[in-house]
Amino acid sequence: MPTNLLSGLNPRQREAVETINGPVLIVAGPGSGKTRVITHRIAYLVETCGVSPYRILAMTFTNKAAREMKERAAALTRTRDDQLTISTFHAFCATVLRRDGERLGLDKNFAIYDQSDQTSLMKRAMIEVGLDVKQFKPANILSEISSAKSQLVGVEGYGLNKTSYFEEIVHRAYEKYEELLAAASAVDFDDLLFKTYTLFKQHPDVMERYRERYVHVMVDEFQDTNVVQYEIAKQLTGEYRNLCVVGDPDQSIYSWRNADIRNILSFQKDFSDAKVIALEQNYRSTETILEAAQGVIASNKHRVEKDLFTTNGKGVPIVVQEGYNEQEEAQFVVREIERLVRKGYSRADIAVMYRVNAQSRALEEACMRYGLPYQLVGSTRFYQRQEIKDLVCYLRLIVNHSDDVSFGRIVNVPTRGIGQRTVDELTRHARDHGVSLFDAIDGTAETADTPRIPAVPLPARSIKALQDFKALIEGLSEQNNELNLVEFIDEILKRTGYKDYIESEPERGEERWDNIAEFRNSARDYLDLGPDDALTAFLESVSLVSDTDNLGEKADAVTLITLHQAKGLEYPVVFMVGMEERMLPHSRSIESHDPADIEEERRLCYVGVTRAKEMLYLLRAFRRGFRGNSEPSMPSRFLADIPQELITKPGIGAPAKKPATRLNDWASPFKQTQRTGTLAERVVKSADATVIRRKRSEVRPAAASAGPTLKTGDKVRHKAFGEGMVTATKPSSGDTEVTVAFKDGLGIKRLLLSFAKLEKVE
DNA sequence: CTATTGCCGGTTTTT
DNA sequence: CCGGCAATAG
Repeated sequence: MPTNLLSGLNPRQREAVETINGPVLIVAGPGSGKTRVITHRIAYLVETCGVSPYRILAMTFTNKAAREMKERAAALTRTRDDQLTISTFHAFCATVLRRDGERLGLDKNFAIYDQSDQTSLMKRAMIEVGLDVKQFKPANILSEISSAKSQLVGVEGYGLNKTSYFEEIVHRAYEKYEELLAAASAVDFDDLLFKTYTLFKQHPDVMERYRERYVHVMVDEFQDTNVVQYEIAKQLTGEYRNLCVVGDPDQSIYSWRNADIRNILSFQKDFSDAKVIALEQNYRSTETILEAAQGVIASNKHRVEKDLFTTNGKGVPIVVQEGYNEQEEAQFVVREIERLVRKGYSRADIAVMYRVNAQSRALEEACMRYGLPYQLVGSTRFYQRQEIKDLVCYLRLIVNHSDDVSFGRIVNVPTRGIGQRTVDELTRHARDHGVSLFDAIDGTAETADTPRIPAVPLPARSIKALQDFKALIEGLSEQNNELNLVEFIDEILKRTGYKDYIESEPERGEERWDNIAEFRNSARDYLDLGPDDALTAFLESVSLVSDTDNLGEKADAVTLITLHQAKGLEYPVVFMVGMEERMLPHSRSIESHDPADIEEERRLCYVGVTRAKEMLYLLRAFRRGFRGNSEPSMPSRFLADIPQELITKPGIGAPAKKPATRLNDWASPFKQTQRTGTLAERVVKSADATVIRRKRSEVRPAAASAGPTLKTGDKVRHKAFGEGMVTATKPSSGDTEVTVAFKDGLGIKRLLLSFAKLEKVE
């Protein structure tokens, strides 16, 4: 409750919470309690200053961050969390556009196109303006357009400033792309922002409404905002000038997604009276880890110096280990994890991070081999899965018949005799008559507002197939009002034949059906709303939700995750693999010869290092496999920036040649990792997770009982068995169980420390 | 129209 | 080496 809102905060944090009037820039180092500050600031505004929660707006980048912030802020106040507006930029803008987008001529039921939708549309745009899809990759053109939109450059503006042939090409594609988007009543992600900006700019009365409502505006992860986002924040801030931005320039790793660190400079220029508050006390990591992180980041030229400190104590040294190749690297990681788990760590405490998704492969293989349960984060995103995407497209087309991209995707899924030829002809016909694909199908013509058009010049059987499809979608549209969302999804699955289509699939049918079941299940959250609203809200959440948002924290499994995705997370134990030149920093950023690119790689490394709370392992392979062949690699330059005294000598844990820790080979009681078809995605079924997480403080330090203090790697002598090496220690009911690999083929014995009289050998 | 083979291309991806 | 998609055969 509201008491003591300031009591648990350090002086800087307190200042950040109490400074509620005027512009504020909070530079928040990693683990400095940033979320705590924001949530307390919100609570302070509500409880102490009497600001209505209705007047507070906080913008984040991920839904997960928004959700957490909302929950925590609401918990600190008497506020119901739905009174606060805490949302992602994109979700907020989508809401604005649903409500007021009509002023820009935007249909209420506009679809939101993701990357793959955009690519389909761009291909079509390029074909229509006669551009060779081979010569200019749609993805490149799209990224150029995205960059333009992110910097408030619309088609017209882009057309005025062309200075190269490529820009000329892009401009042509851009124009057609915009035209097709409008025709489909669709917007892309960048449009959500750009159109909101434009709406506010062109319709000050609309902007004024939002301005009046939101007296206090906060922006999280400010270092990752792009220009439009910053501009929108400013638009909303208005006269009150109560804009509080929080970020860490050293953690800016999304410049390639048009994030613009210059926003921080702009902020200081635009609000020269801004109060700047630095949060430098780190509550997350050991001193060792924090120093290593500072060592890494210090070499960046362009940065705001921070003096991070912690009172967490030195902790254990950082382990730097080299494997011969990525298999050995992965093997080391997995064995070391097993050792840590035996010492009392929970698998959920451990994450393995890498630069590129391809690196997860060797790790997954090692995990499977050793029976180590793992959770791979987002290599194939849930909503990108074919079956989910198909279903979403059905829903989108039902809501918005103009949505040509959705139409194109599902018109023949399951196959209903509408092939490429037919679709091409229909497309041409639609374009010639200026209507959507859906409306170009002549026939039932229920669409009052579109003039009847001549029949598509196609064989009767093709026309019949198209008309049947159209009737199917129209029939479903009518049923939307009669059924609740879940029933409606079932109806779609049934009537479109999608259910049978999936079930008849021999290989992945079952898994795909499970995905659909999960999707259907998530629709249950929207049952309270009326059919129309439910569907719109559901589709919106589907478009704007990412995988990491639902990252399971409960699973008793090790997390495999990219460095980018790891931002904002923390783990007691972190392994960073691939600490090599050309991996981190990535070859692309080396070859670009742009120092800024290397600086971003360095920040990425810094992000990885600062995820670790207690232990950090940095791994590299001497040779790394690359597209079939393996090449020698050099240690990452970032390794050299970590002070030597923070690093242990290599060789900790189980040396690769020793068979002692092979106990679990193929024989794990956990059957939790399962291979699921060709997609590189494993699902952790954690139902049988029997390992109860113990309070770590009770367990560690591990060797606490009678007898000598032993740790892995120690040599010992036993009266009967002779000499051997400790491969594992594990606390067991007031004693310590030591696993020792004895020499001379005597094998591996597990001994209780208090019983077996083991002598430590130097 | 659908199924199969061959070829190109392969960082990161908060929304 | 592996996956996605485009040309080509069935």
